Amino acid sequence: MAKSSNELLEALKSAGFRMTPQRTAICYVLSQRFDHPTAQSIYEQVRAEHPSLSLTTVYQTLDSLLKIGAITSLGNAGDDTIHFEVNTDPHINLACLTCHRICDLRSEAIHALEKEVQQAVGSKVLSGRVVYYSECLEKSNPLECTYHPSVNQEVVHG
Amino acid sequence: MAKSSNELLEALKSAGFRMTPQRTAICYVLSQRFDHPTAQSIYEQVRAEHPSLSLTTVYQTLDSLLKIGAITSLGNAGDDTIHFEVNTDPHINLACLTCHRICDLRSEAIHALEKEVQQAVGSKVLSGRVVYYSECLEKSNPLECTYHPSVNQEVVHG
DNA sequence: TCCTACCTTGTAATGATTACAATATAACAA
DNA sequence: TTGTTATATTGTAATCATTACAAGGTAGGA
Repeated sequence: MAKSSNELLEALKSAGFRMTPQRTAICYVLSQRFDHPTAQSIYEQVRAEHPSLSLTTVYQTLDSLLKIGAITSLGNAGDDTIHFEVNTDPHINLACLTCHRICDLRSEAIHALEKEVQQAVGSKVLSGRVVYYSECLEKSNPLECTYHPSVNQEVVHG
Repeated sequence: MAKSSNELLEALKSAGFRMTPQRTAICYVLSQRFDHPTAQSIYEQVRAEHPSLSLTTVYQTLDSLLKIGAITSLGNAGDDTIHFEVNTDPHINLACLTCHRICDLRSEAIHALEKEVQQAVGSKVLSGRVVYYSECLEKSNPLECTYHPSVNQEVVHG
């Protein structure tokens, strides 16, 4: 379940960050995307509405959201760009090394796993990433690159 | 449990890679390190014995080991460099965003989690990374940066 | 010993991310 | 509303890990 635009904005606001049109737009785009976007892809999408937007602002806003834990970073997916995760509910991520898309896999075990982490580290856990790498069914054709039906296919577009 | 130098070399050999002094040295260093080294740190260590070693060779060898699954990549630990994992037994990694060291946490739940991944993706899982980010006990002093005693402290030097 | 495909090396290129300085503006108070 | 100030945004320039490339070297089989 991704966060709403308002949840992201409220998180920034209550952490002392100012409301700006750029941040509002970035949070809106984040909330509407069910994939695992990169800074560049956010930039391009927001720029369609806010032509003056700077890429630096996107990086800075994502960094702020990261710092307050509103989003997390999944690292790269075989490409060399950082993918972000808006859905911070515990789950497994499956990254395809061919098409560089990441999709979500619901997991029972992850709750026990996070409990283990909490017990070992205490309250200081800032964020986590659980990513497994593989190849989708169709190596040759990224457009058909997809996982087994048990995987949450709605989010296979990042 | 880290791999022995021979295990790494044999893995390369049986995958069709040639034995070279450089690869032997790199595998040896990898097997002796219980932290989560970066390409640069491997380079510096091997270079002490093999002054002609090139950084490119280190990257190339690590890439070969990655491709055959003998090691895995954990991504970065708050710094901007990739950390590698020689111990491919399923476990949780804890990365400190202050001192950039990663240590291992034994986990029961991870076995169930990997089973979930296998069921969803089939045999095509290439590698995984389970990393949680936090701060060690002593933020201000990296030398004392350490986790709760339940965490495997032997490997806290990467 | 010879051959050839594969390796290593050094250097140059790449490209995502960050640093920086000048300008603009959100938020608060009067 | 207006003024003030700390914070945000922008554009450009710098950073730096990683990769590409080409020339020379070598492992391993014939």
